[in-house]
Amino acid sequence: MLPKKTKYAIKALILLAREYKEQRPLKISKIAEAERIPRKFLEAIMVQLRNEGIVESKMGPTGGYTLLKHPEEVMLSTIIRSTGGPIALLPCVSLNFYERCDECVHEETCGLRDVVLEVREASIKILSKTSLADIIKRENKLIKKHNLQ
Amino acid sequence: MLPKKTKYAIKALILLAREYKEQRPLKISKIAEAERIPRKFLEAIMVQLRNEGIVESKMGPTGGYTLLKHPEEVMLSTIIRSTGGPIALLPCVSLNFYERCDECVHEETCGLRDVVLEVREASIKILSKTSLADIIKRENKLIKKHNLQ
DNA sequence: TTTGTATCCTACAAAATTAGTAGTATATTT
DNA sequence: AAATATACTACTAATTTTGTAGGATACAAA
Repeated sequence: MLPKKTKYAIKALILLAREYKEQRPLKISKIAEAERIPRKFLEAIMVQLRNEGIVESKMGPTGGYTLLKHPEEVMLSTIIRSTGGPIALLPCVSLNFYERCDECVHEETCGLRDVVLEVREASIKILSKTSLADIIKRENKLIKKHNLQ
Repeated sequence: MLPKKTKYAIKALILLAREYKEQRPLKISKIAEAERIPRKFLEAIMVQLRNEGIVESKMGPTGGYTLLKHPEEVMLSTIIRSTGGPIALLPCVSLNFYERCDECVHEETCGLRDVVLEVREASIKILSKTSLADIIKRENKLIKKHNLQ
């Protein structure tokens, strides 16, 4: 499962992506309120996203956060990794949180690892082709569909 | 990520599956030793697997655990669920650990949920078609491949 | 140049989850 | 009856997650 931290990060970035055309910084307090994220927690998350080069920050009044890249270029897989969310089901197939199974004698011949590797591949395939822009598109589509019924 | 509990369960069941033709109960101590799983911890896991109807236990000397179904019928997805391992990336798309996002206003129109739903589908597709027998087959194949090089 | 506002940074703390242990009861075979 | 294996109950320890508190720093506007 993804930690809340990762979910919050994605939610916040979706909001920034919606504001992207304006290119006006969004304040943490605004984001926290809109997405119902604990303010202080979001603060820490945003700093992390800045360190990862995903957003830009500006201090002082008129300050806040802006998306650094175009929403079509910010992939879900990138956000998940940047906030420490693991994608793989086991550490032995994780690219970013790799850890050898201490009980496995031969990692290369582990059948479970082989399957879990396949699952990771399938997941990453989806997550690395889905951008913030895609999520917004999906959202608009779902809203339309939902209103029709 | 899957908890160790789930990984240990799968490892233990693979061993039982390898022994399936014999239909002779395997003792916890043997399994724990072979797979390097803490003995007492494995004990608790095996009881859970028995309650879930995956294995059968027999007490006393000559006792131990036996697989209840044919290895081809025991699917990875079943083991994962039986031991409490979540497959989904978020609780709001989990079948067995469902939990509403408290910050989402409309679950049905959440774009992130929509993507994560797709990832879950892809993962389950693989995990629910892979049996213990399949894992053993993969293992044999990997060993052959590994020895040739 | 002061004041207000926003992010930045360090250091915690509470809560939840995971991983594992201890000890005893119960069943079964020899 | 003795030996051996699982079953059950009740903890404990460690780790991770999810936050919070409080002051430092940057910056714009009056």
